[in-house]
Amino acid sequence: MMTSERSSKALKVKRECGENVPVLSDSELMSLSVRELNLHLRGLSREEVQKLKQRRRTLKNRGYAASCRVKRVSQREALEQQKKELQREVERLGVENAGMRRELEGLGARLAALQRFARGLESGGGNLLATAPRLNTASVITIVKTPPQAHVQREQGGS
Amino acid sequence: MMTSERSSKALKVKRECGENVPVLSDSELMSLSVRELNLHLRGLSREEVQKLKQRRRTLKNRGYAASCRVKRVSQREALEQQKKELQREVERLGVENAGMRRELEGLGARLAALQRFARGLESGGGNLLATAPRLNTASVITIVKTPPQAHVQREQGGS
DNA sequence: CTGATAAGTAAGCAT
DNA sequence: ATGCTTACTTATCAG
Repeated sequence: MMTSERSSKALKVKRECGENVPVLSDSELMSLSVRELNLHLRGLSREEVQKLKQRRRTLKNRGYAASCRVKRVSQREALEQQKKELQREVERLGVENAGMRRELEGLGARLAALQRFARGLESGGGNLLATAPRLNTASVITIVKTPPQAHVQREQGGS
Repeated sequence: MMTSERSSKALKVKRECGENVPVLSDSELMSLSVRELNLHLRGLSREEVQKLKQRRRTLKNRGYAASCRVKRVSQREALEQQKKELQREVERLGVENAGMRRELEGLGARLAALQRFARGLESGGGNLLATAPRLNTASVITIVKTPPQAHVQREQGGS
């Protein structure tokens, strides 16, 4: 609609002055520098110069508006991307966290058992060793010898 | 600028028909239902009816565009808010994680020491107890009795 | 028709 | 003058 309007006007301008160029009818008008533009402004009335400059401004504005919209969309997408990455990070940390919590519980239980054993050992006095039942000694050895529960898989995968 | 234009037109319409109402000059035009609008359309030329309806549509569109912009901003702010919350969550989990990692290292060291002790105990045979140096026994008791390292401060702040 | 949205236009701000 | 952003208008599209 506006395009056709502009085209007709371009034709009109063309007949007014017998120049070689099509009087910058199309939107290439917005891509020359001011100096280059002035070369095409020779022999035009004040009003028409103003009109041309205004059209140039309008064309440029059209481009600015478009970039603005593109930028807005890019920023929104970037935000969404960052959000997704953070969600993944939270998930990862949560899993790692749960694993370590489980490990801590396991180690805590083993240490508590040893603590119970040691308390018995301690209360028996210095030479309790002879009187301590052989069973307790065996059990603490069992607890202690339990492998360190596949000591985590974080960072480096040990041999 | 457009407001003044509309105002002048409203005056013109007013003089054309001697109705009681100010011919809906202002933007209250956009807030009546179609039925209510028709009551104000009595005795107007087809063209003026069309013009009024078009203005109504334009006014409504103005509102739609405004809501659209507001919505866009709200959504952007919501995204940013969610991002901030996720960042905080990541930070929190990271700290908790580091704490647990430290705890695990501490417990691991204590268990390793006990394991070393137990291995000596084991290699001595069944009645090693009499021959085991009193020093080892004391040291394992010390290790075992070390308090469980302020067993974390996560979730509930214990008394 | 109503509401929402993309694109274009103009005004305003900042450089 | 140039570029960006906002508000408004218009053209479309979906419901």
